[in-house]
Amino acid sequence: MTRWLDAGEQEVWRAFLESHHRFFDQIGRELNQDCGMPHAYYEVLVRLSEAPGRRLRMSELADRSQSSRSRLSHAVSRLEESGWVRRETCPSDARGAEAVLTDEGFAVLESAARSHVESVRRHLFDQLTAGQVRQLGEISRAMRDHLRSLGGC
Amino acid sequence: MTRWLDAGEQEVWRAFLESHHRFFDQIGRELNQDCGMPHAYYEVLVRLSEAPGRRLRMSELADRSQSSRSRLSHAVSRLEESGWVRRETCPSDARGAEAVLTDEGFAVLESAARSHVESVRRHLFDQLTAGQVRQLGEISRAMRDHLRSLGGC
DNA sequence: TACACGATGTTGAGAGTTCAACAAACCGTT
DNA sequence: AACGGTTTGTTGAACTCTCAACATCGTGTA
Repeated sequence: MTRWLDAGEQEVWRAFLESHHRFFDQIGRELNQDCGMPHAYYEVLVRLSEAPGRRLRMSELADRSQSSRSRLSHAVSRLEESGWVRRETCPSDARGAEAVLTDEGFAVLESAARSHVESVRRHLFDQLTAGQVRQLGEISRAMRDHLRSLGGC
Repeated sequence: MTRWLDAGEQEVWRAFLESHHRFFDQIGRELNQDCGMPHAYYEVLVRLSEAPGRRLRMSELADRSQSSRSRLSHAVSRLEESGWVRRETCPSDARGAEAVLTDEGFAVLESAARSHVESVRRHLFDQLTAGQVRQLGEISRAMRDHLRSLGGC
């Protein structure tokens, strides 16, 4: 028995869908124009920059950047060609590989972060009241916790 | 002068980002497993099914399905190969092309819609209170209206 | 030690998206 | 009618992502 959406739910769903499409399109386009990098790659650099020694095991980095192992492997290959990340073999585990953020990568990230934060503020936080921001936080956490429990990524 | 995010905003932003990633990954994966179709293509079929005569000009269809003209052109080519959509030349405008939903396409859409709605309900509406759904609607509309004013897509 | 099982990371092929370039047809003006 | 500028839709190349297959190495067990 399909539980269809009523008219109100339909409207929420469509607004949700359109706003997300437009938002991430816009964010991604601006990031790409300013720094020639898709958002997924930016995420990788961010997570690396936050790790001690600016280095992480590939699988740990994949988890933190919401990426599959395969996707990360391709991404790091591309980031290596740009000179922003390099691979090193893991001393404690011969299977392992570590991704290390280079100085050049850190510099690129610093400049990318400025314009990116500006985008996020313009298109998200500036459009909402303080109460809506709080609500959005709770809504996002509820969805996130549910989806984490499905054990993806 | 970069307006950085404070700690609270950071947390909202990260939860928003992660929930978005996980949600659309999940929705897309389920849709793909059930009906061998990415979400963008599903959107195309939906918009066509809602149009009078189940047909639309390509550019109109692109607007309604949040797609670029190029993307839609590729998408319709693929949907044509599946036999779910066909192209017809536009009588009033010799440049134009119309996309028409075939009977087979309509049947596929009907069955896809069942499982897709179920996904959306499970991963979105079932996770939120009625108040949160209302809030999400207002938040989404605010973002959508702002982003529409930028004139993309 | 030897074996099965699980985890890590990479690879290649196929599919989807983006971007710029392009042909064709419409529109307004002269 | 002819011209320039605009709109429509397509194309091909480059890029990213997904998925399955794979080689490699760790871990527990007999």
